[in-house]
Amino acid sequence: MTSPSTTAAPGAVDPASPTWTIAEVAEEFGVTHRTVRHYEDLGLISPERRGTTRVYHRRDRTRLGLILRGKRLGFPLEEIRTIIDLYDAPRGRRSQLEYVLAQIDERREDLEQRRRDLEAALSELTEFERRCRSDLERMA
Amino acid sequence: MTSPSTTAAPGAVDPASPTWTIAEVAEEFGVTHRTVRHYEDLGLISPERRGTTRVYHRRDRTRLGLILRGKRLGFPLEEIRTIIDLYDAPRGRRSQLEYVLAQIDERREDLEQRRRDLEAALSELTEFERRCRSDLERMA
DNA sequence: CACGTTCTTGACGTTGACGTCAACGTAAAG
DNA sequence: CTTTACGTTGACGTCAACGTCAAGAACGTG
Repeated sequence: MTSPSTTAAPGAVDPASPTWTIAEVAEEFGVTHRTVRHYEDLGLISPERRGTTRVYHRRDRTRLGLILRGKRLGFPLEEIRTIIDLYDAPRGRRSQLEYVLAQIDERREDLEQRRRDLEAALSELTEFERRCRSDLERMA
Repeated sequence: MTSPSTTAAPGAVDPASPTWTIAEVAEEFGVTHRTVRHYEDLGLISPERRGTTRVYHRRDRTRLGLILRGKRLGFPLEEIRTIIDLYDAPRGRRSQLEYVLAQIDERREDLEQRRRDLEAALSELTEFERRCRSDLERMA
């Protein structure tokens, strides 16, 4: 159901690496094809074109996974784009590498703020549950 | 600057508990008064009215804090409302308490999924930084 | 080769979360 | 007593993130 397309056709470019159609990746990640196309419009993924048809490689699936995780974490798509582009950014020159390292630091700050918020929310929830359970006990 | 209004006027209802104006709470939480009013429109906060003017109590500030944390965690406002309402929900009857406990469990599931996503993102980022630093070393 | 399935590109609609006026009330200050 | 600062209610605008048609093109199958 989520197995790659049988791309053994004459026009196959690299038979070693599997490819997927838009319907397959959408199905697999639980989104609509419209969503996948929207991410492409925003430049978050750029599948190969065989003629006019989109052909998705492992790289695209990886990026789609990162996008959806970013969404679950509440990041806007524009920000997600800069984040995953970071992973593919050129790091040839020292200046580029240092820029990337600086970006990484910003990202970490943000993620750790979120973690603090998350921990706080979870511990408040746990404390609230404790109170509820003690209430329940007193009622029995 | 964020100190409560001096509500020692003749019309003071309870001089023991401090109150704030909309400008004060907005300032304090770093949002606009429009945002605060929007949250009221959606029923996330319901400040007292003295005449036509809104008067904010500690309870409202607490809720506003929860709202903004929920936003930082990427929850939609409607969902945030059900969450913070949960904390104020009546728990008099056993059935109500059990409902609340069930809701708590759903919440926890959600938050823990987010935590997993967050941990994954952070460890990938750390691994990526390690690779970058090793690249940098080889260039020196 | 007709046919249904899957793909494509627009283009407009919708929902959430506010921003941004306009037009007006009110209360302390000069 | 007018000014000025802050408050109020609409109502419309905007931006992100898609949903939802419409109208074709391409492709395997009977």
